[in-house]
Amino acid sequence: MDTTSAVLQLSSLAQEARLNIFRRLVQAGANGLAAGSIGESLQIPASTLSFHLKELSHAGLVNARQDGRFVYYSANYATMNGLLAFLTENCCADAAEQSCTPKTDCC
Amino acid sequence: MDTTSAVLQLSSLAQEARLNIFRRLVQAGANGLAAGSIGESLQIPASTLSFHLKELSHAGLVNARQDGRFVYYSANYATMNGLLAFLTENCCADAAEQSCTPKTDCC
DNA sequence: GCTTCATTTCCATAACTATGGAAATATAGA
DNA sequence: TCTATATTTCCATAGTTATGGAAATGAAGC
Repeated sequence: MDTTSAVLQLSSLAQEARLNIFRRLVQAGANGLAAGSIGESLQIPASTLSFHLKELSHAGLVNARQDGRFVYYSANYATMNGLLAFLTENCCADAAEQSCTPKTDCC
Repeated sequence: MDTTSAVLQLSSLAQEARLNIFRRLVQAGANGLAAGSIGESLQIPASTLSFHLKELSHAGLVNARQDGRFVYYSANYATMNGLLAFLTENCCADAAEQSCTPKTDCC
């Protein structure tokens, strides 16, 4: 992963509304949630929500799937794992002997 | 960790210059680097660098230590690990059965 | 084709963030 | 104290991001 992608993905998550949306989608699992249902549960107006979903989608952190009149959004675990791997390497590389132990196992 | 801290830490890293600074400090290890030496190696003007270091420091991702006329900055591994743990939980919680396996072991 | 409902785009506005030169501050040594 | 060097603060400017209402688009059923 290049730093440009990492920055894009980090910026996507570095915003309260978007981080909440992403967490909600992770909870929801592979089927995801319709846009309207995200907006309802997080109390975000449709146009604002659409803006944030586009950001997340552009960063590759969520996938969109149209189903009739609904658009289902779901978390893209591969991208998230790629980001975690990047951060882990940037945290730990050349610093193995430092106090650099994870608080939890990854997954 | 609360989402407010996570957002603050993510925002700090979600910027090309700051991500590079942080990577540089991780490479440098526990002794860290003087501000001027970071600026020189990354070609960042002093005032801009100072601004970014303050952001990272405010998020708790770097520590500052004054030594004579120099200020040594170093990566705060504990904060970074906390962030990784938060993201890992938010990536994997309630989704154990999804295709959510890390690309590498954490550290 | 008309209606209904879901979502996105458009747009103006407000708020925040990044940049870097110049001046200020701080420290060490002569 | 004077000087040199390191870093930060101040400040103006430019650029980016977030917000949400109104209008537009799209999809399904009658």
